[in-house]
Amino acid sequence: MARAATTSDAFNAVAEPRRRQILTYLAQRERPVGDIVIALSLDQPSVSKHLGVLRRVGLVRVRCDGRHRYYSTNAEAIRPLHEWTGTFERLWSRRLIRVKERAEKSFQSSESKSPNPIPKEES
Amino acid sequence: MARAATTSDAFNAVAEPRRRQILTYLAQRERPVGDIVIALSLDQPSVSKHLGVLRRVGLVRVRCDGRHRYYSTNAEAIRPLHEWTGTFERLWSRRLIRVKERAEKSFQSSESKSPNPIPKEES
DNA sequence: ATATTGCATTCTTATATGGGAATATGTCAA
DNA sequence: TTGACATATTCCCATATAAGAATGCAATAT
Repeated sequence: MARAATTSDAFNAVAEPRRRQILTYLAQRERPVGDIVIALSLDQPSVSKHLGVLRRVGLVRVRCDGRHRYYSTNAEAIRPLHEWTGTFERLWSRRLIRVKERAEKSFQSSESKSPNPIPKEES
Repeated sequence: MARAATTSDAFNAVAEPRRRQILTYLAQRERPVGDIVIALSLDQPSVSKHLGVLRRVGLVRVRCDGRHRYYSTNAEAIRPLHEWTGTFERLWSRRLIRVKERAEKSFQSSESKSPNPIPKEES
């Protein structure tokens, strides 16, 4: 099997730097494609294609008005990523605390040492 | 140009579902490769390759002991993703508030309407 | 010394890009 | 109608997988 499509989910769509820039830009307010082209110095077909990917995974919304198409970031779609990454938060925030803990205690709680099969998803 | 390498950064590395599962699994405690193979029902070469990607972008750490290699998640490397996604937090948390705001006020502040070039990075 | 165990690496292949160029589509203006 | 303007779509292509199979290799057990 090859790599999953960029349109398979938000994680894949957001892996592309340009698309992240676009999302950030469109977070301020909705913008027509032309503005993105100028603001990010990309050529129009590229922007349209990136927007296509973002749209398919629901990361952006479109509002048509005449020959203009106003895109805007749909933050809700980014939320799952924030939450998944957030599950590791305690690990990085505890780092400093651990140093202190080890200085005090020094016993090993022998938790389950078996490779207990993980649930279904990584969430 | 083709798609960026999965090893180019944490965003790309994490785009693969299996790698996310591995990170979640290794967040509990360090584990030898064999445990991951069993826990996630993947074949060993696959796991090794995924670990290779995760290692290159610093998402996991390795500790060698005899013929075993204990891998563990390095949460610090996930932090940037959490922070980037976090920049959109106000957008999704304000949704409910906006409904209320609109009900009260109903004026349009005409902010900058030009495609002001974006800084350098999307962070 | 040899077999076994625990992992990593190599090879192959079907598949999906992302950028550039060219073109198609749709809307508004004269 | 004709033309300009805003976007989308299609082609081509160099590149990078991810999974499966086979193999390499170091450490340990016998």
